[in-house]
Amino acid sequence: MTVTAYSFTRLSLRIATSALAETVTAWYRANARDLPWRQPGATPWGVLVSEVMLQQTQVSRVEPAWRRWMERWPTPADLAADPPGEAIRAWDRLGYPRRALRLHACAGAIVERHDGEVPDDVDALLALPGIGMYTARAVAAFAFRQRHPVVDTNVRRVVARVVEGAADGGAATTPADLRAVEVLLPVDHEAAATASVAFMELGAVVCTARTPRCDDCPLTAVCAWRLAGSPPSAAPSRRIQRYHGTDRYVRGLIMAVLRAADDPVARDRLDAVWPDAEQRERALGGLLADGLVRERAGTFTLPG
DNA sequence: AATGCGTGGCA
DNA sequence: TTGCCAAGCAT
Repeated sequence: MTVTAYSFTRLSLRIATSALAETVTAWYRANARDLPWRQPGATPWGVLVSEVMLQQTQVSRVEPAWRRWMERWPTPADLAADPPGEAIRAWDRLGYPRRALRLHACAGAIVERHDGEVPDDVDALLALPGIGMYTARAVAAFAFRQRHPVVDTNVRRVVARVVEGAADGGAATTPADLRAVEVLLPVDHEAAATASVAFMELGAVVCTARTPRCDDCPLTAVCAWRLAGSPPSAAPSRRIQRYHGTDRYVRGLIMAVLRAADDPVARDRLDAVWPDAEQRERALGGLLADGLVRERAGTFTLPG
C-alpha cells in the first residue's frame, strides 16, 4: 500500500468514526434521561458518588439513594467527619456494602491528600480507594469534561456490536478496548466527554444486553452486528453465581441486622439469621476481616 | 486472571 | 419461577 493510500484510508476512518460519535451525541441530546448527577449544578463529588453507587447497581435504585446521600454529605469533608458505619447504614440495600466503606475512605483521602477537593486527573483518582479504571475516567470526563475513553459494560457492548459485529463485548475492559474507544472520540474535549456519556446511555437504554431495541437505535443502518444478521453470541456465557444460600447471601442477612440496630448486637441475634453455623461463622469472619463489622465484648456493630 | 463480593428487576 | 444481568473493584 502506498503512503498516499494509507493516509487516505486513515483519513476516511477518522471521518467515519467521528460521524459515529456525532450521531450518537445528537441522539443523546434528544433522548438523555434527566438524572440528577447530570445536572449543571452537580459537583465533582456528586459525580464521583454517583459513579461508585452505579458500580453494578441500576440507575433506578441509585437515584433516590444518591439524593439522600448528597443532602446529608454534600462534600467529601462532610462524609469523612462521620463514622464509616454511618456510610454503611445510609448505603442501605444498594448492595456490595464494601463500596460504602471505600467511599468513606475515599472521602478521607480526598480531604488528606487533596485539601477536600476531588482531584481532576486520572492518576490521582485511580489512587483513591474504590476508584478503578472505569470510575477514574468517568469522573475525569463527566465532572471535569476531559477527553478519556470511558469504557464500561455498556460501551464494550455497543462497540462490539456496531464496530466489530459481535453480539457482546468482553467481560472486563482491556487496554485494547480503551484504544478502540479512544479513536471514536471527537478531538474536542467537551465534545468527547458528551460522546462518552452518549455511548454509555445508548448501551443502557437501547443497545441492551438481552433485548436490544434496534428499531430505536440511531446506528441501526451502520451497525456491523445488525448488518450481519444479528448473530448470537459466540462466547460461552460466563458462569452465573447463584445467590440464595451462598456466603454472600448470609453476609447480606447479617449486615441487614446490623444496619437496623441502634445498639450493639449480641451473637445469638446473628445466629438466628441462618441455620448453618459453619457458614455463619465464615460469613461473619469475612465481614470482620473486611472491616464491615466490629466486635466488642462479644457484641457486634457497624464500624464506629 | 479468576474469583468473591449484595440486591433487585425483568422476561 | 428462575436465570440473567446491572455505569466494577480488589486481590
